[in-house]
Amino acid sequence: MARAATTSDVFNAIAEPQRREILALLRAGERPVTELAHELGMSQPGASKHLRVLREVGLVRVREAGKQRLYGLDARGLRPVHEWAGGFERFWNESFDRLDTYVQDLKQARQED
Amino acid sequence: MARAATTSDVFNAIAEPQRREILALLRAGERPVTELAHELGMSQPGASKHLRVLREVGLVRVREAGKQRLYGLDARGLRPVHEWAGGFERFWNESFDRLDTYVQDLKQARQED
DNA sequence: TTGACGCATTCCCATATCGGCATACGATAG
DNA sequence: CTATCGTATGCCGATATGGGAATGCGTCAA
Repeated sequence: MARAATTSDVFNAIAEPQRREILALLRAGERPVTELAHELGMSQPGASKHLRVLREVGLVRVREAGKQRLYGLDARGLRPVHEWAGGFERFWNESFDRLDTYVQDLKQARQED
Repeated sequence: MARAATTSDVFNAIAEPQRREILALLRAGERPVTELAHELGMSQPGASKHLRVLREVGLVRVREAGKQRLYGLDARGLRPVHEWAGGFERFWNESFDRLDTYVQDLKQARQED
């Protein structure tokens, strides 16, 4: 078995830096492929490929506009990512200087719930 | 070129479902490798490999405890992920029923710059 | 219709997985 | 010292990847 297909889920899709950059750019609005490619310093086929991945996981949508295809952001798929990471918030706020005692306390706290 | 090494950054590390499961388990406290492997239904070498990746991106740390090695969570590295995704919050809160018009407005706004 | 333009797809390569299996390694028990 | 337990690592195979180059294809302009 190899790595799961990047097109299989959002976490894989956003694992690639250039795809995150595309998403960031699209926050400012729709853009045609060539413009994205140029702004990110990648080839047109390269941009198309990344956009395809983003499309397949639903982070991006296309709209036909004559010769061009305008890609737009659909960030709803990022919400699960945000929530997943947020589930660890209380942990990164803790002091890790004494991880051992920290974990002990946590166990204790959980038992008191 | 292939995909960047998964050990290169946190986004890649958490792209793998089993690694996310490991992190989830570790929220309850430190655990030795074998226990993790058993709880996740994976082989010991498998667990060790995933733990290595998590270690290399700093999401996990080890503590020697006699024969065992206790792995503990260090969620600080997940904060950037949370914040990155959070940067899109206002977008997933938008109504996408009228995405077209929404984007139109946005595009228009860009042209007026 | 023909040509130019914008984009997607395909093929190829070098690489990085992930999983299984065997094995090496460090620490402890006897 | 030696056997054993708990882990880490090495090697293999099957697969997915990202990038480059070439190409297919639909749309619009002349």
